[in-house]
Amino acid sequence: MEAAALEIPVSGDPVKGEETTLMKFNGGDKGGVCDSMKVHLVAATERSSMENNSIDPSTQKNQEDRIKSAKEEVGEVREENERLKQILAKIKKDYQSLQMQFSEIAQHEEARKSTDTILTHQEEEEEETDLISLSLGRVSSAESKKDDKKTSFLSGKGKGDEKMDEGLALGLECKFEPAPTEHMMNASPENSFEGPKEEEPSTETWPPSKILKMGRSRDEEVLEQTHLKKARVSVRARCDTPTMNDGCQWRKYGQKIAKGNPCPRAYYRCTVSPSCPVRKQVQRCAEDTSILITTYEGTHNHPLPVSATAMASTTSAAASMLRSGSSTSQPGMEAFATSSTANLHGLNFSIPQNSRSQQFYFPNSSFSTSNSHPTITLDLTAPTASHFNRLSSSFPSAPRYPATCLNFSSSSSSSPLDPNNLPTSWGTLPSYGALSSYNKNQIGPFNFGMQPPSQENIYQPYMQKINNQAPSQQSLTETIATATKAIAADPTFRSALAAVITSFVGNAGGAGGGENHVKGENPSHNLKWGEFLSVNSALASSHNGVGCASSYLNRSSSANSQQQGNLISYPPSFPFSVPKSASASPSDHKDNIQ
DNA sequence: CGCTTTTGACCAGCGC
DNA sequence: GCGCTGGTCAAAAGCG
Repeated sequence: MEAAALEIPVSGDPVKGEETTLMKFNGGDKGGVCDSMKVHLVAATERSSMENNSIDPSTQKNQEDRIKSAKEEVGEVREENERLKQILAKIKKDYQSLQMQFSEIAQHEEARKSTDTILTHQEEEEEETDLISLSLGRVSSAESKKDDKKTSFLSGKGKGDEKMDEGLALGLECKFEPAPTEHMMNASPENSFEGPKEEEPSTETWPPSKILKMGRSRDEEVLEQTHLKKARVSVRARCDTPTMNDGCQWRKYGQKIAKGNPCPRAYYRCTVSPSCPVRKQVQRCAEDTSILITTYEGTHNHPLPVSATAMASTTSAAASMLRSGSSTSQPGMEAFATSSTANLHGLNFSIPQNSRSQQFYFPNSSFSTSNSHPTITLDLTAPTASHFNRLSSSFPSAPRYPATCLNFSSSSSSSPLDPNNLPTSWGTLPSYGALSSYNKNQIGPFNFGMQPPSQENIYQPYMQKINNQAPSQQSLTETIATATKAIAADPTFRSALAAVITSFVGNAGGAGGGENHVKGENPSHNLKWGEFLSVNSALASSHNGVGCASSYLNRSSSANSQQQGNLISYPPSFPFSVPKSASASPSDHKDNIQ
């Protein structure tokens, strides 16, 4: 939570002794304090030395005394800074625990509210209740027909029917829900992908003005249209190819030169289903053309190939979160200030929602809403000091739609959890063929680890089927092991993570504390996305089955190593590896938006 | 021939 | 009201 920013007065000027330096401490930014102190001390020293030079030799002794006293003061300041640092750490810790308590209280409060409000219609539930639910649906197994240019789900009722039973898709609906597990298990509108089932993503259909014209009151309509326009998920990734391959089929329908970016913006719509409202925009970053910015909007209303479920789930979840929180309309960072958050040392993930925003921190990311188009940005580019700055300046729509950023990349080259070093740039994968199997096997790294355990039975046969294709179970095992170590080694992180999971899955009002847009300085905290999911998994056992994701992942990580590879094989299973056949994105080979 | 891409035109929203 | 901009449409062109 940004509100955690603390201002600590530090009387530190050894010479003048009257200035007060305000150190701004952002919750998770451990380095910030140190840096501020360093700057402060250096400045003080410099001032005193400058003073030295201007002093007449005759008063040298006097000078030395002053220097000595100044040095003493510096030492004192240093000690004081140390003390302050400790105090801050303690405050932060207390804050996080308080946050967790608050989240629990909020959760109970919400539970009570929801029981008072009887919503019989599922659509009403989706639109008006605060819940986080997971939508898990089956999908045709595109990989079984991977050589077909068109996957079979379009003809679902026909020849594709039997395949539909094998596939699965994650349509991840994120709403806030007082009673988490029950809803997650059965209340998903996408549980069956029997065609365009539109009540679920009603707030995400696109274009809203054309689709939302029935059965609602005018006010509702306006409200929803407002919501509809807003939900966007932007993915930044280094990518040499014209588009990232996310497993879906897209058709380009327009291209524009957007202001502030010489690179044209390409508009794609999903062609898997003619009625699918999902669209995406693809544009190169103006400052770094190797970075591809893909913005998704809407929710697929059809079964998806497995390779596409990850991103679909992500966009759906993000859109839902935005939808549920869009009424806050808190621009930029203000959203953080009022959001309940959990801090995972850097990356936050918030779900602003009406008056009660929720935020979830993952390593190096953030999330916010804007007045018109709240955007979640998944930043998968290599880490730099301020991806926020980079983002806001490079993304043409940033001024209008302040984007937020989920930076899942840490060190792009040295993560033990990323042996192949794949995730930060799918598009630059050297060999599509070598990775083609990956996108068949993934549920996907973007599902935020929220697969409901109740769906596991549904997935099991499919998982077993695709087990044989799991490419890197070893790395997954390592991932889990490392993540588990990280948790065990850091109670703070553990509690924060617990808060996240509780919040996200159990819908609590968020937990943890401290806003943080700077990459975690503690290596053990600076987990990559895959690590986080693994952490999720590992944590589940110690968190009393906090959420379905936890138990689900936990289970997958226990007995069957093959299943692991399928369920949570993050780094190698990034959904954007380009399938050599299925032209999931036809434009991959042709269109070049540059 | 069918599908996709290209590209200019059109429309809507927003700010001045 | 006007201009700017983002987003979409649809005819034409391209491609396999």
